[in-house]
Amino acid sequence: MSEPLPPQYNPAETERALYQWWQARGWRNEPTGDPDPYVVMMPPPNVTDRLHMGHGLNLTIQDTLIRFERMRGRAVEWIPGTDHAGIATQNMVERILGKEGTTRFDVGRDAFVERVREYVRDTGGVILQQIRALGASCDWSRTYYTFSDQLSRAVRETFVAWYQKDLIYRGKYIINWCPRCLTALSNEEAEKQETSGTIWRVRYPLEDGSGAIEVATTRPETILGDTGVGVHPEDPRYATLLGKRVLVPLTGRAVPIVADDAVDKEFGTGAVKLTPAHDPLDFEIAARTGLPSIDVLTPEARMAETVPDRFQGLDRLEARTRVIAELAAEGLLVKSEPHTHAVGRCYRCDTVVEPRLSDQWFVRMQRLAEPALAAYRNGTLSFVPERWGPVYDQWMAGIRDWCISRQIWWGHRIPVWYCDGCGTRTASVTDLYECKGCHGPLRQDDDVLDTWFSSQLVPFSSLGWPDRTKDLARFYPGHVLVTGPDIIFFWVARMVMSGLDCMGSLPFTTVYLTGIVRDPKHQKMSKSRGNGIDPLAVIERFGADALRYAVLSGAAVGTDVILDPSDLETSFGPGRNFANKLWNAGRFILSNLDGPVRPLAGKYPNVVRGEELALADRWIIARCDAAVRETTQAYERYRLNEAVGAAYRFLWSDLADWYIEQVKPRLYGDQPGGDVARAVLARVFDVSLRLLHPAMPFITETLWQRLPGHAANASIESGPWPVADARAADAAALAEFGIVQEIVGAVRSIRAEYAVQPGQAIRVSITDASKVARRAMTAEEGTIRRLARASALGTGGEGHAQGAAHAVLQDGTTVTVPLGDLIDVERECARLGTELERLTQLIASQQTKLANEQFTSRAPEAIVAKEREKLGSWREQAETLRRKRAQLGCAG
RNA sequence: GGGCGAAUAGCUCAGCUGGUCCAGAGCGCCUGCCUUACACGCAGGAUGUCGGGGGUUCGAAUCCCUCUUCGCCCACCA
Repeated sequence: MSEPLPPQYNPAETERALYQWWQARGWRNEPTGDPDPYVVMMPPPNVTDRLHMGHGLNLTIQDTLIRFERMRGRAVEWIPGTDHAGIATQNMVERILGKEGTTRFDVGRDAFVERVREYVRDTGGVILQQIRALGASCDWSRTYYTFSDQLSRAVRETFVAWYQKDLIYRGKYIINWCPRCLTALSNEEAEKQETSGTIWRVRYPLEDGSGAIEVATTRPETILGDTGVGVHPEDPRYATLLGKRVLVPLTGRAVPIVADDAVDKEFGTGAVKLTPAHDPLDFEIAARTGLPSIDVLTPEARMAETVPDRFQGLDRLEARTRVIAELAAEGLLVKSEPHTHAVGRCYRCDTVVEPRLSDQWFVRMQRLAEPALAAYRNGTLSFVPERWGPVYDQWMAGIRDWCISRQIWWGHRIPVWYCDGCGTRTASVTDLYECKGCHGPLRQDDDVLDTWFSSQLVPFSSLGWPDRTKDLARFYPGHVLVTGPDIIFFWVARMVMSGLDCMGSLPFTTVYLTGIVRDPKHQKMSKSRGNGIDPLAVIERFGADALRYAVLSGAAVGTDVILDPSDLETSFGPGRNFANKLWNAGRFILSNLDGPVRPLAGKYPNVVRGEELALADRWIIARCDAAVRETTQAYERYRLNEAVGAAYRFLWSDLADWYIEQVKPRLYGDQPGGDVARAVLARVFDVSLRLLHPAMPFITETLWQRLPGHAANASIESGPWPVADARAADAAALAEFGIVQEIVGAVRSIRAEYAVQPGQAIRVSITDASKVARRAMTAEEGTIRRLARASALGTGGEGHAQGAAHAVLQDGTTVTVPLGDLIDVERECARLGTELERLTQLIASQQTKLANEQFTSRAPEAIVAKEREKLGSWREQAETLRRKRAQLGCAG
């Protein structure tokens, strides 16, 4: 019915076309009639991003969850989008301008913004294309962009609403300034890094010449901006100095010694130099004590005109060296010592940020945070894994105001207009041109908003908010948010707050935090470290399914995923191999389904009735049902690695290694049961493909398409998902076929041990067979013989004791393989002896355990019974071993 | 300075609510096989004081304490 399949699966050949087919056909995304669609918002990559492994992990997890829910018949909606990424994107275009020998300032604001727009038009969206390569089944018809007209409207709407509610204010505070990006940053954007540096002790002479006071600093250049020295009000050392003045070194400026509780008596000398323009604590103290502030830095972090001539224009670090030298020359440098402290760095360019006094816009967070914190504390918002909850809690509880203005040009311009004529200020959703009061011209604020201001609105702005659209009604709120823990504060927390404020409800109820992709040295993968893996290269070489398998099987809930960039084979080979295993199992099964497959009676998926089922059939059906149960539960609990593992083991270990092997003669020969075997194969393979489809969509769809019996243009992705069925449970079949496996294993072991030629047939005798073993032998004699390569399988063991190898199964059933001259009696004695010894020890400790009244009285009934049973079976095994050894005439 | 996480086979990791999943997988390693679905495979095999030390318990890789070593996050000690 179909052309022969090649023995190796070639993903490159099929994936792209398959994705197109899916798209053309349309995901079953449209939530028709489902009052509770499963909605997932894709974290928007930056427009200029290219796919990296972090995306690979994140998108795979989302797509797997989405496909699982979709197959279960739930309406799903997975919305993709991109982020205009203010600073990051602007930086890229500025770099290009740099190569052209110009700057954004040369080009001018409007032209520059146009230039970025063009750049984004050309290169942006590449990642959206690349996401397809992973197989992501998202709803492309609703793709959003955080800088589109629609989302810009939402941004303004939110800004104005918050401005009017007094949640947004403008003020002069110490912010983190990036001298490279030339903009203010939020606290979250200034990444604190432990850095080893130096701390200097400097002497400030008292103005009246009566002595000096020593202070410590890690940034000596800021001395030039000192406007005071602070001490603790109750510090006896300085009580008499309060109110006196000191001379700031190198400037000759006389500044007061002030008292403030915030000064730590224990640290250093207990006196602190105060530079209100460049330190948050100093700023606060200055505000309380009325000290002025002197800004000594230019935006580029060079020394400003406020410092003595000889320092002006120097870079902050040059200035530092110079200041130290001069202090030393003047004898004011007391000492310097190594010191490690946290230094902030720009999260976009890694430049050391400078705390700097400046006029910025802030969001007052307290009121927004309260309900967001409550949502977590009362359990309506939960984290997977749970341990991230406290992280969120701690941040929310200690929340600080959010600096949202950026002195860059690429982004949502702050919707505030100033009238220079009458000095008024107006926030407005629409552009304003004329002052209502004095009818003078208006000027819009120069700054743009933090890019996260627009990202935080995505759960509803992407659905049409502030309009009350149909989409908004159907898709808000969503369910699970899948993202990395590194953006809990940037994004997750803020979506929660804005969602609660703007929409009145949580944007999602579960936050699934993925791990981070690292290399074997546990270093985060990044381009800058050069330890990245290009997912597209992996997809090309191993296939998207192999990539997905690798990240899923490596991603237990909340653990990092380790991949080795220098050994792609080890990282992605197993996934490819598994796909190939599936391919070949499929090839085998399909090639045997040529004729019409008589559909099995019974309810989907597993139960077969009214057929003559072989033991192996009952066994695989029971195993299949267990796999369905296990896989489903694992997916439901976000344990994707376990879900994939369960399906993997069923397909490979049960179906391929045993069932397919068992079934071969029934298919090839004229032996009975061929039809049943075909039907069972078709069914359990169909189930396997379904179980694996969320994780490995391409290969499963490719094979499923070739299975007979489904409607034209049907896709596996539409489900249904296999349902576990209690009627498939078959403990007897599991036990009996288990014995078959044990016998075959025992014989194979013996063959290997005694180096029996692979082609040489041997005879196998079973003695002391348990009831279960006898049934197993009757039912699957042919299977045992074939897989063990036994010419005969008998139940008498007479006369074989000498010159035979033995194995005793758990239930005491003994497998005897007469090998004549091949047997070395001593060796066989030793083999059995070792086994016996192990058992004897087990029995001894088991007896102790069961003799312990503490155990028998306190442990649950069932456990005790189980333990008794174990002891019994071990005794039986040991007994048989002893008898065998006696027959062999073993010593001891 | 706080908080969190991790330490299990040579490597990368599973092991969920303490009791057979006599501690598992993949990769690597050793032995033998191109057995007509698959050498991206098949069969067999070796390797673990479950980081150290204490404790709780009838019973601990699993719970508690402590130590050691890594990693991460938060923090206005200049």
